[in-house]
Amino acid sequence: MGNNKDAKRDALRMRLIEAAESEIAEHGLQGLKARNVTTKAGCALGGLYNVVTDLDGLIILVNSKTLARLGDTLKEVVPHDAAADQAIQSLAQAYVAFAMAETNLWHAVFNHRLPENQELPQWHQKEYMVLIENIVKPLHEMFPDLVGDALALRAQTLFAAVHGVVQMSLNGQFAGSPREYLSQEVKALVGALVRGIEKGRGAL
Amino acid sequence: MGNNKDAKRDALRMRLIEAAESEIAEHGLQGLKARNVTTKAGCALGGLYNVVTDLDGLIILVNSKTLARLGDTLKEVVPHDAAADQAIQSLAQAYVAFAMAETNLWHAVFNHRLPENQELPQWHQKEYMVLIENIVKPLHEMFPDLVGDALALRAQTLFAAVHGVVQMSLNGQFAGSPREYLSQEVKALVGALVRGIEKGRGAL
DNA sequence: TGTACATCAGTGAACGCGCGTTCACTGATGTAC
DNA sequence: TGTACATCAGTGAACGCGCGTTCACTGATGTAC
Repeated sequence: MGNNKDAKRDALRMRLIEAAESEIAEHGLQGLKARNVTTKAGCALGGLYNVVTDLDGLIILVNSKTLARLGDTLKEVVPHDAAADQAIQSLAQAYVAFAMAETNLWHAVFNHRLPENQELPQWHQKEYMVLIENIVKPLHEMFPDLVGDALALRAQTLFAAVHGVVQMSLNGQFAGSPREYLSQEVKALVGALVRGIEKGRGAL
Repeated sequence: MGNNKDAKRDALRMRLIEAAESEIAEHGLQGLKARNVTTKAGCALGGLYNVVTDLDGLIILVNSKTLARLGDTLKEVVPHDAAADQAIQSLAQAYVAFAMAETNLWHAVFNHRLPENQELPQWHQKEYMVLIENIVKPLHEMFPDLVGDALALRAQTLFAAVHGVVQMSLNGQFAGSPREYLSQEVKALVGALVRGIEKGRGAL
């Protein structure tokens, strides 16, 4: 029985996610309104709450999809036989490309905040690891002494540095490169970092 | 005549700025409410609008103060005879220290957004240059071929990288170092960068 | 196959709230004579 | 020094709006017999 109903439920949830995705892509996270998503998904305003806890819950589902896509992109981009420094450069450039192509969705991943004293669900927190995962191996190759938590931490830092440059630029802030230079600047940044890491083996 | 009145106006504006500053410092940018600031400053709700255009206008004044303080800090921190790489390290560490000590105010400087299609006033935009100014000279020393716009751009990128690491950490996000490690991570990052820049002279 | 009944997805008007901003009013401050 | 008048800072109740969320209702879908 209810199976048919469940299927409809799932179908509606899917449509809502897609609608939210396209609303965010077009108007940014702030531009996402319950009325617009539901209209776009073809259900009544209240329908949203039958299928998803919250508007926040819906955003989390969209961010989850975005992270998955980004994760796939990053996984594919580095050739199996790539040198470590090349791998890191490729990852950084792929990240830049993704952020530039999907600025609003990418932005939502980092700027969605739950109301005070609510936490992101565990399953979703874990999804953010795709940002780091692919860096760990090449970083370790370049820096064999670095292992375990320290390695993970350094990978985070490397990511955060690149992310910072991208964010400043795409926000169009003071201290942000004009978009046209972003890729080149990230390349220079990562290049210097990689050379510095090699030079500093064991030191640091 | 009105001189006396002007003085009172200025005094009130001052009290409002200070009240806003302390509200933001305590409750974050989102926690700043017109009613609370005015109460704290000892005037009526409407009084705010006699003295300042907007709540946004008030925030800009607070950010202006914060940037000035940060600018002073950065200017003082680097000894006149410091080597270029040491200068950059000092600047980065001072930035980390400032952001950690005044997280909410620092955060406001980067996360305040005006309503769609309004721009920050020119005089205030310029104030953001303190973030970059001090980096330019040592960076040029390390990298003499780099001049003019390209130099400024690279300085921005360097800043943005450090800023990214700090922001991730202080936001307490995935991919953010725990606060205790922030200083050390920035040091490692900048260290690698600086070595990489030296090694790469002329290349890049 | 048909009828009565139960369930529950789907609906959208109405609620509620937070909050920035306005505005008609008042009273203190200053000016004119 | 005193009186009448003008100005305008200061006030806070009320306005207005955006918007997420609820909830009483309905009608389609499925079950029982």
